[in-house]
Amino acid sequence: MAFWLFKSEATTWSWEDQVAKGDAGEEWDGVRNYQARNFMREMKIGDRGFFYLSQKDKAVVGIVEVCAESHPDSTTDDDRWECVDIKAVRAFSVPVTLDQIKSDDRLADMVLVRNSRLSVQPVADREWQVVCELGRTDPD
DNA sequence: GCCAACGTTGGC
DNA sequence: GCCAACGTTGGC
Repeated sequence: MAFWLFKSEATTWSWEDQVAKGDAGEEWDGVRNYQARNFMREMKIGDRGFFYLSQKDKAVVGIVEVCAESHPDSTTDDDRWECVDIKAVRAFSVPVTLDQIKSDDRLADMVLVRNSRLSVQPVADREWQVVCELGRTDPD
């Protein structure tokens, strides 16, 4: 099982919006970046991801799970763009802020730190464990 | 609100 | 196929 990070803006798609979709989940649509799309193509059902809020919050706030593998993005007719579906698994006990992540030596290589603009990114196993620990949340 | 970093587009 | 111009993202 692989780990990922999905970036959203709370004003566009919040954690509460994601939770409201329940186990049915929702398309992670709107991605128009090849790197991000390619990562989604690699995802398998059951893979886990962090739900990160950019801009105002700048924090990881919860864990999601991939519940449908890559398929055409329903928000465009352009067949270059695909997306997966994800569902909320659980909220973090405490959000883990970008500041915390940047100041933790163990997370220095996170894509979030190295390439802040990429909206869908891989997370290393070790990074997954550390961020869950900082969020005082069960990593499984 | 600014701007650096990055990705994409289009002229040559 | 290169690269200048432009648009967007996201941290500050």
